[in-house]
Amino acid sequence: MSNEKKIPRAIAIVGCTASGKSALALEMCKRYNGELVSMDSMQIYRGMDIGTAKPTIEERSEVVHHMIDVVDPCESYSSGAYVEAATEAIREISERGKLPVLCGGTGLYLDGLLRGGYGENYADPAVRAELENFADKEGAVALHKRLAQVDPESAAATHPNNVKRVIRALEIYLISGKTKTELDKLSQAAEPAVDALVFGIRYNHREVLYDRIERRVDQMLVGGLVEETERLWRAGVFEANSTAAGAIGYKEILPYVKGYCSLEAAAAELKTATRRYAKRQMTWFYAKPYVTWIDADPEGNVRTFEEIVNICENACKDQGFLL
RNA sequence: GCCUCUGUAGCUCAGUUGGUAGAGCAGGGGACUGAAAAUCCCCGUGUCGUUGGUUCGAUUCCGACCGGAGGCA
Repeated sequence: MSNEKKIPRAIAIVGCTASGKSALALEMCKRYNGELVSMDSMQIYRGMDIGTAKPTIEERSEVVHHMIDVVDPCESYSSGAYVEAATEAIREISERGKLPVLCGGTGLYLDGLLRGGYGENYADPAVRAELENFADKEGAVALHKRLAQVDPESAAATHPNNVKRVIRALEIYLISGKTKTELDKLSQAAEPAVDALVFGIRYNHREVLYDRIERRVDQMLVGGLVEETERLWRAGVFEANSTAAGAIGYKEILPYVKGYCSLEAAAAELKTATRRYAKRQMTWFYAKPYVTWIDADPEGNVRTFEEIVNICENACKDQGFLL
């Protein structure tokens, strides 16, 4: 009796913003008795609905959604906390005989689930603050040198200017006495939280995707993004220097809300930021060997939603899922 | 009509005391293990408005012309 714990099976749908992954995931849930597990670092926050393109109340009444609205925007959250909670949610869904359908654009969250968690929690705001202080006073290079002394491997993999990452690696060492390199190896050997068949929606023609982004942003504006930003502003979300304050949508609209620029300028800024984010997501997911790609626009012909659902369905069946 | 300023990368502008040019933004590519919608790295040839002249050599100096801004009439 070696592996008495069975790893839950699931399907996962990834892709960049506005790729249409949520609609596909929702449809798969409806067809195959699934429950949706969000992998989105911003939909985690309550009150951030329009700007994060959160599923509507209707959608959430049709299909059970997990990992949405779990913390307040002023609280801090982490990928580790996510993986812990999502792992539990997936196990629980699976035990009830339902299909977990993971969906979202936060690649790190999916990676964590596929990798099997992070082990011990070696994070401490005080240590982090101390390291930030050191970086401010002594500079990024000096900080990087400190890391190079204890963990040359991760120092070599991290650019000195990437202070956040250097701090993180040092933080791990200062708290645990182990290097980030060592811990990474341990987590690589860990058992995954989920056995997922991962699909990615891909656009080969950038213009098609950019057009979708453009329309999506316009819809958010019509849907009340300005008002939502104002509400969050009054609630102090943007003063908290929180993770949520960095969400695309609010930080571009805020200058308009404050009267610093026109709505047109803010909207243009938001579209630009969204495009750049989409590109970063593509870079992330394209590098992942576990993604099975669904082309949304082969040869410039945009596939209908039905076609995409069918492709996904058939691929699942080929892999022995959804019998 | 006259005078002044101005015309350089998709945009905003540097610069070359004459040896064919560089920043920011935008754009493109990449990285990513408890902040990840974050953070970070790499990538700059463009008739230097057009056309004559001076010069070994002009985007740089001079003239004319064509845009743009302002001033005086």
